[in-house]
Amino acid sequence: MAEGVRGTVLCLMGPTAMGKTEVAMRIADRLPVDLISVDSALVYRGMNIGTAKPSPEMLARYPHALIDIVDPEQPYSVAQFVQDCTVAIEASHARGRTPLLVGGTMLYFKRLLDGLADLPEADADCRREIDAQAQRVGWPGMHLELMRVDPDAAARIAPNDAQRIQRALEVYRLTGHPISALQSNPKKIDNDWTVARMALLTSDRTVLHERIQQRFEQMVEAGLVDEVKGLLKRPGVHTDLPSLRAVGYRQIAAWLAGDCEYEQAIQDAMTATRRLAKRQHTWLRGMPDIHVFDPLESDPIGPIFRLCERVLAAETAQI
RNA sequence: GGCCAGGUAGCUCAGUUGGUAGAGCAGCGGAUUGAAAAUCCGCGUGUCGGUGGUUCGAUUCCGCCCCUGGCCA
Repeated sequence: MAEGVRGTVLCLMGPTAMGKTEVAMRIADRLPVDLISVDSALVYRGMNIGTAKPSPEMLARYPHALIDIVDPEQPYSVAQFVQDCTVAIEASHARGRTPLLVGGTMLYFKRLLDGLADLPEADADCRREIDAQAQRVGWPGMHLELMRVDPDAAARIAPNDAQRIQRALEVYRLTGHPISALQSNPKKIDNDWTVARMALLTSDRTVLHERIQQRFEQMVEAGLVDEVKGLLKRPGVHTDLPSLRAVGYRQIAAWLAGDCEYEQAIQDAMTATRRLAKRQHTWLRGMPDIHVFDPLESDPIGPIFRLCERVLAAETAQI
C-alpha cells in the first residue's frame, strides 16, 4: 500500500454466543477480507471446545490470524496482542486486502484502536514479591503503599483490586515512575487507519442467556471435561494460569479438584458466561461511532455486508 | 375426607412481641492500559397466597378459602 494512503480496518465486536464467527465467515465469502481474531482465549492451542473455537476444517477454509498462537502454559497479554494484531493488519493491507477484526475481547479492541502507554512488561519476580507482601499486609495495605508512591493511581484503584494494585506497584518498582504519569503520557498511535466499528448486540438478554445455556451444554456433550483434564495433565499447567481461568475451564477444574459438586460447576460456568456477556455489553455501550446490529431481531448479514461495501468503496474513491 | 407443616424478592430462606420487610445465590448498572473469558466497585428488584374480621394501623392476631408437602384414612 502506498505511503499516506489510509488503510481500512473493519471491526466486528459482540458478546459471547452472539454469532460473530458465523457473520464474519459469511462476509469473507463475499468480500476480500482477512479475518483476524480478537479474543484472549482463542489464542491458546489445545483450548478448543470451551472457547467455541471454529473447527480445523472451518479454520482451513476461513483462515484467522491470532488463533492458536500460544500454549496454555504461557500467558498472553493485551500488549502482545496489540503488537501481533498490528503486524497482521499491516500484512493484510500489504496484500491489498482489508482486515476484518472479529472478537469479544473489548480491552484488546480498545487498546489497539486507542493506543497503549509505553510500560514495562510483566515481571514474574516482581509480582511474586508483591504477592508475598500482600499476604502479610493485605491488599488494602498494599493500596496504602500505592497511595504514597502514586496517589493518582491509588485514587482510581479500589483497595481490594489486587490485580491493578499489583500492576501499579510493579510499574513503579520497575521504572521508578508512577504508572499514572506513564499512562497520561499519551502514546502516539502510529497508524492512520480508517476504522469501521460494528457490533452484534441485543436488547433481549434473556434470549442470549438461553443461548449461553444451550451452548455450554453442547460444549459439555462435546467433551469439555476431557479437554480440561487433558490440559491439567500437562506438567506446566496449573489453575492460576490466565488460560485456565477462562470461563468454563476454571469451573470444571474446580470440580475436578473436588472444590464443588459437578452440577454446581456447570451452573457456575454458565453464570460466569452470562457475566462475561454483561461486561461485554458495558464496553460496547460506551464505544463511540459503533454500528449496532441485533441478530435476534433480523439476519444482520445484509446490512453488515452493505456497510462493509460502502466503507471499502469510500477507501477506493480516496485512492 | 381428617390431622400436621409450609405459602415473604427470580430461587433458597430469615424476620416483624402489630407501625408495609432482609440475607445468600441469581440478576442489573459501572470501571477497565502487558492476567481482561481477568480483576474490582455499586444497586433489593416485593399485592409478605386470597378474602373477610379485630385494630388508629395487619405481612404479623383470628375466621374462611386456595395451593404445596407429609402423615392418617
